[in-house]
Amino acid sequence: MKAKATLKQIAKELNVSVSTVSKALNDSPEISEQTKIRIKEYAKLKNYKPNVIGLNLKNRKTKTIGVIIPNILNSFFAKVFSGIEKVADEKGYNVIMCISNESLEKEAHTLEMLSNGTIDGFVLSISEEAQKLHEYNHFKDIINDGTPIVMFDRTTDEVECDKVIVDDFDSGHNATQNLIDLGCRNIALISSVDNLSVGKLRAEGYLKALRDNNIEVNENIIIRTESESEHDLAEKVNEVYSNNLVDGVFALDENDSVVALKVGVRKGYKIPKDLKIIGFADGILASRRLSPSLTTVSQHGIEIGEVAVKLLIDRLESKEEHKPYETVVIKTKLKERESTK
Amino acid sequence: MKAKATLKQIAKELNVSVSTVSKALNDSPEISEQTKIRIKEYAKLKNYKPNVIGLNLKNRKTKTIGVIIPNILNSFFAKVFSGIEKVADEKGYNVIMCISNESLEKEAHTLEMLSNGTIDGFVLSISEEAQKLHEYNHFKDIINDGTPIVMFDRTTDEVECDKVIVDDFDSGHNATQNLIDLGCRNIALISSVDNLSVGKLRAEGYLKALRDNNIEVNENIIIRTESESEHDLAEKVNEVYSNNLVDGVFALDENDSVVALKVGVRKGYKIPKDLKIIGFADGILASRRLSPSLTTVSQHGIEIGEVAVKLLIDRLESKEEHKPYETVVIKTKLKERESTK
DNA sequence: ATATATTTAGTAAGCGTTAAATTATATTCA
DNA sequence: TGAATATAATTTAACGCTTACTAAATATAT
Repeated sequence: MKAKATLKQIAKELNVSVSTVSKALNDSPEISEQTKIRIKEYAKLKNYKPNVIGLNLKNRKTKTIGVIIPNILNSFFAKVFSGIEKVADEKGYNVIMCISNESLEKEAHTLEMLSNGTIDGFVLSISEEAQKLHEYNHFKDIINDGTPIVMFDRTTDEVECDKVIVDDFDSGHNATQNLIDLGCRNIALISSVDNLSVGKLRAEGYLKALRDNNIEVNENIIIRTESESEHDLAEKVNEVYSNNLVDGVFALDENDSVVALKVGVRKGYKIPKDLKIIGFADGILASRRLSPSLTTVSQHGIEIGEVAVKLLIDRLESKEEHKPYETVVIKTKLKERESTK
Repeated sequence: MKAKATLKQIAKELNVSVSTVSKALNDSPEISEQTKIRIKEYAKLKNYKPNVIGLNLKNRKTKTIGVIIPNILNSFFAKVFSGIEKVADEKGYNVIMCISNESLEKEAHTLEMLSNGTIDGFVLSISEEAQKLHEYNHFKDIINDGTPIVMFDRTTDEVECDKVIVDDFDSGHNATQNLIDLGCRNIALISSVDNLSVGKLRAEGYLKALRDNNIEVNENIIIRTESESEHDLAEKVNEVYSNNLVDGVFALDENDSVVALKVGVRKGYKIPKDLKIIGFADGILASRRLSPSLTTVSQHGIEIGEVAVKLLIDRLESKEEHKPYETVVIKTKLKERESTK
């Protein structure tokens, strides 16, 4: 564990000044070829690498991006992250990732912790708790302090910043319309994400599609709840199936989709003949593996991450003082699989 | 986008010296209560937060840990990461996460990039390419430079450092023994991870169990290959099933397990009656969702992450100059589900 | 030979912070 | 009163690096 080489050290050992070493290593024309070579060789020998912190302090930026994600075990967020990481890396940025665990307190704390020079900006998706409590001041404070934020997926109108969203309303509408086109008339809605902005939008899309087609909304086949155990949800779904003639299901997240499908299978429905299912889901593998495989609304998580971090880096590297904020919409895609055809 | 408050600024505005402000905010006894209060109030007003980079430079450490993971879309690694993040956060450390994407070059580059003051130490799992080429010098260099590394899951004897591993050999042995105890005599091995240290160990455990029970090794029902398309693997598995009287399968990773099961179902085997399957798998949800659900060797990813980062932080905060390296073994657990009972 | 330009290296300031050493002021006590 | 002590604040140096400015030496032009 030898001490790392510094400019100072090298300078002393070669009997030149620190600035000479610095300039030589940076190929400044102010230094003669001869000395440059001598210094460079010595630096190489000593395995010198410039200390980034010294540089950061000097440059007043870190080339590091903070990412706050509600839950990395959710494959959607894992995908978004992989998109973020890829582009950040290409552009020479590091990524600090923190997990809010859906907690407002942890989210706010992380924001505080990192916004003190550690990172140049944030890419994040709002925690469930913050959305539930409509508490967004921690974001506003950070932005006011001069640290830019890009929000993705779970966003809010209350904070002005760059955003990358999915066309949740349209996706909900399309998925439902698709079921209607396939002949469904009694389409159940299963949502355990009704506390999230995205969940509400998807549900509205569903309702709109029904209205557009003059199908009466049947509250008995609509489950709108907050995240709960798989078991409890399965109970509710079972009731809906048992007490109604459901011929289609629109499920608003991966878990909901799986429950819709499993309960359907368990009750002996022929899928897709008796019951057609479309669900939001991102674990492509998981959806394909189910039997029958699940028709999904696929969200292009990787692209969302890529676009979000690009927005951030553009802003960080822009000269404009008051660059207007952008909201980019990434369209979803319906991946048809066995549960609808 | 107002400039962030600094000690200097506050000092000037209050007509005191920078160090007075610093000491006041740090509650030094050298400063009178009165001035402390005055300065603290003003700092609060200005929303002063100490710049971490200045601190880092001063302290020559960053309280940041670099994590390098081969692939975040793999749920095992996602779990390990969530364990790392949790403990790091509790202990006041940040986590920079990078993805090697199984590439040696990216792995080496990341190591280089971050080991220059950005992070205090690494937690990582070796990329597939590095393991294949037996190229571990980049790790040695970093460690020699004074930056500690903790390896988990995919490790190597060639690098001396702290390690957290799974008892892959024993797990393979146990799983196979379990199948034997259930009456299986023709147990296929399906491995598409034979290029990884962990894959080899699991396979050895399998072979040992056969030998222990005087079951002849049948090369015709052993597939040991490197990662390939799901489709190609399914072909091979199909052949094995078709040409042999296989009554048990031990699959060495999540994908292999799913293929083993799907092909079995497709061929009309009654599972577990005709064919029993045990597989390594970490997406608990995914395994439960399969039908029949899959008996798995579960690896406690979160615990692995927790232990690994604890080892690292212990080393970072230890006074000992030459703390001996540790290797912690985390035992796996057999989760019995429908595919074996 | 002198003035001027060019080349090469060094000095010093600054990024934001802490802390040891120092100075200035007030208080205590013989 | 004067010295010793306690208190409160400032000065200075340091962390590792870059860079504007300065200085010296050498080369070129007049």
